[in-house]
Amino acid sequence: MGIAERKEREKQQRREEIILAAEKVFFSKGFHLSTMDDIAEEVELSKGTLYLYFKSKEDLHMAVARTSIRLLREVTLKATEGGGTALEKLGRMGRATVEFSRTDPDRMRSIMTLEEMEPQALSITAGDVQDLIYKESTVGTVMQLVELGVKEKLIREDVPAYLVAHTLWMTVLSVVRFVTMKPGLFEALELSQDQILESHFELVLNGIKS
Amino acid sequence: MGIAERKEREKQQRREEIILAAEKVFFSKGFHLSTMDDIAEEVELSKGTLYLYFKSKEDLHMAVARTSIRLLREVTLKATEGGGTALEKLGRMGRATVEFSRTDPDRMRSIMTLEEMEPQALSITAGDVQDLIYKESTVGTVMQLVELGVKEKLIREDVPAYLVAHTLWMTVLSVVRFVTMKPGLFEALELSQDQILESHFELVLNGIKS
DNA sequence: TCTATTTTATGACTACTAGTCATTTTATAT
DNA sequence: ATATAAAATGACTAGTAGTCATAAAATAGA
Repeated sequence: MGIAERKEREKQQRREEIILAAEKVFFSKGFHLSTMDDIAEEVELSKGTLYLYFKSKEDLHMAVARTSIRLLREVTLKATEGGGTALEKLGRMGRATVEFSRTDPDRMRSIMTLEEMEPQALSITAGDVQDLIYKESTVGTVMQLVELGVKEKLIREDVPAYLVAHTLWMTVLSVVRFVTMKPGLFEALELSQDQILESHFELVLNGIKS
Repeated sequence: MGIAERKEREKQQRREEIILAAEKVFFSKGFHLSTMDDIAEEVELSKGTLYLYFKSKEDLHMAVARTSIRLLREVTLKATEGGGTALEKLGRMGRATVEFSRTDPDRMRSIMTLEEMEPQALSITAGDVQDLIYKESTVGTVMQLVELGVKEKLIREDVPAYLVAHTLWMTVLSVVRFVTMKPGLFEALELSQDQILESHFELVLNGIKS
């Protein structure tokens, strides 16, 4: 009835409020330096209340990161719209990922922080992982584009498409992770992030060409 | 004089004892689940003593990981000995890295854990980073092999060798990191680690071919 | 409107652990 | 044997995730 529905709506709204507050705190201080007290203060609730809605600090961060993953998926899907070969679309997806990181580094950092977390700290099932990777992430789209590229005779077919797709996804994710999480490394080694990214795309796309 | 030298030797020996004990604990429980009390118990010293030799838990782990990096460097350098083109040697380096991870996953995990650590938790300078990457790691060797490959006309020269080398290093490191740190991901996605690794090497080496 | 029950929220408390430091023990110098 | 320096100790502090007994607010029913 109406009251139960309203209460459920309010519960979801409260949950969203907590996620938004957490996002603010995590984005400004990073996951490790943020405390549940910080977040409680930001959302103006007691710390105990956070644990009514989330299992743990990691669980709350994961909710924040999933929002980020959804947004990243949106911009990379949008980048594949319009004309061009599968290879070109894959290139555009990669660059859209980089641009996403450049324009919203804190958001990308939240995705990478989730990526770095130990699975047992997250207490998620194999099914959860599959959903996250195949439905919320961009692997599925990469897979489709690789299959299309094989059909277009532009992408090599001697390596199974699903292996190519996963390898692509892992390497792009990783170089973006270096750029996002280790700017100091680039400074220390006197490397240009842009050049490394371009070099990476060039070599990886060249590597899958037929 | 003799006494001062003996005391210095004993100090270094004590330091090595602590590192070995830490290695045992970190390898069996992982960095995050290990406590300084665990390590103190293993080495049969008081916790306060650990802080006479190391700045922090992360500092101690770094000492453990540096030993691992040195061993990895040794086996990958050995893999480049003997005949073959620069490309073949690069391939052998990559496979030696994978084999190292397979035969001593805890050791590789210690390297990857260091890699994932936030630089400010480690309080190391840019010079330290340069030393670690260029003198203790394998980037230097990769750089030389890429330059040799360009001379052999087997590796493309339109992308500067140092960018190729760093890109190679980052991508190999990253796929090995997935394999080392996220076995659950492979299970969840029903992927073969070996196939992903072979696919990765195939595509990346193909990508740098002239 | 009042009372009982359910739901939501609270914040003091517990448990844990990195790191510290006043004190003790051991080694060295005189 | 005594004074001093070096090495070691482990109780303690500080911080924080997570808990839970209790309170407050909302709802149901008479």
